[in-house]
Amino acid sequence: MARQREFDEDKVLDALRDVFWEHGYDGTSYSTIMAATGLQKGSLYAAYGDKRALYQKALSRYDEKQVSDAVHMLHNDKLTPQIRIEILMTGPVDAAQTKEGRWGCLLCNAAVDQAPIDVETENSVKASMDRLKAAIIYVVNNEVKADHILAAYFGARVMVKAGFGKERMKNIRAQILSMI
Amino acid sequence: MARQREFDEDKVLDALRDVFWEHGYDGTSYSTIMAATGLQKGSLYAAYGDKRALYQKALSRYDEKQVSDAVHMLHNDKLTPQIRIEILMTGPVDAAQTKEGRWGCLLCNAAVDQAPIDVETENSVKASMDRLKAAIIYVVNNEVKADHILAAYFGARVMVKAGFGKERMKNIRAQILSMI
DNA sequence: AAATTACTTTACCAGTCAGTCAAATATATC
DNA sequence: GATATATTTGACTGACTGGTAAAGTAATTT
Repeated sequence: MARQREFDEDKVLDALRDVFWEHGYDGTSYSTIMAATGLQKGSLYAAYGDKRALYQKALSRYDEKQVSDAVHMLHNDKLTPQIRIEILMTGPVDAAQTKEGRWGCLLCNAAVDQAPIDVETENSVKASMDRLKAAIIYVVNNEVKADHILAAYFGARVMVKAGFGKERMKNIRAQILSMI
Repeated sequence: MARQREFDEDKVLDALRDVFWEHGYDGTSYSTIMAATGLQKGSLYAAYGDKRALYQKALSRYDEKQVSDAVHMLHNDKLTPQIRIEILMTGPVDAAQTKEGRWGCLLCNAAVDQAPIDVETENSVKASMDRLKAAIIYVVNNEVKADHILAAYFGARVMVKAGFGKERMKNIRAQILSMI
């Protein structure tokens, strides 16, 4: 062992996730990444690799935090199935009212802008989406319904990015709830 | 009048739409655009303006063709409401089986990658999405349901981009049809 | 045919991109 | 304190970015 790292790994990973979440892969340059993480290019390369690798780290971080949070909530048997799906679908409603909500869902963003041209991204995104799906199946006990809820959820996230307001998201939530 | 244009305006607009549809705004460079349209940079600037303007032309073209086609189909009273929604939701099913299907829906793509940072894109996307919504309301006669169908449709398109296959899209379609 | 007009081509610009590398710095061990 | 090891820094590279503008070309008008 010699000189030790000066940066906080957790904060750097959060910053990486946030910056790709907000700006997408192509929209994020090294100058943006350096500003967000506080690290210089060389340090980023030494610690994690090239830009693709940084993006993968961001996707992993999102899976470990955001996706896991949702999965845990869906497994909370103290809540009724109705309530759990309501909480899930309230995500887009709340997102329509905040600046960060406009970032959308990193899974959707990655699916749209990188999955078709990068197999690793495709695999990461599909794996996270399937974790969500499995958790929804745990709640509604029906695979067809689960795929459908997932689609409505992602669609809502896209519509928030498009700029639609919370009333529209409430409509989507209401219809989903009337169905389970 | 003097020298006349050598290129076919319709073909150029189709090429513009396709190239932004497939690669997104950031993923499309002038070299790509030049190859796709067969025009040189100077001609593109003279005819349409800067890259943002080209993107707007692509969005307009998509609205005039793809969105209009869907709207007309939804207004076809010779078909039952069920059948019309089925045709709409079969779009993603078919898309999951072709290379171009992986391009997704240009409205979703634009919503995700440009709407949050470009007001003109936001306005175009919202307008097209609302045209679709109005047509769906015409079919199902219910605004809440229309928002929900729209969301499921966009979500399905995103899931196709993520790489999921037609069976998953059939699930989404089935659930929507069981609901109207 | 000459002059005018508009479109097309191409060389060019400054800025930014992702990525590299050697020098500088700081810690741990001997 | 000296040496070895690891991290950090920032200048640098070559390729590519969007955008411009002058030169070249073709068609219409007079």
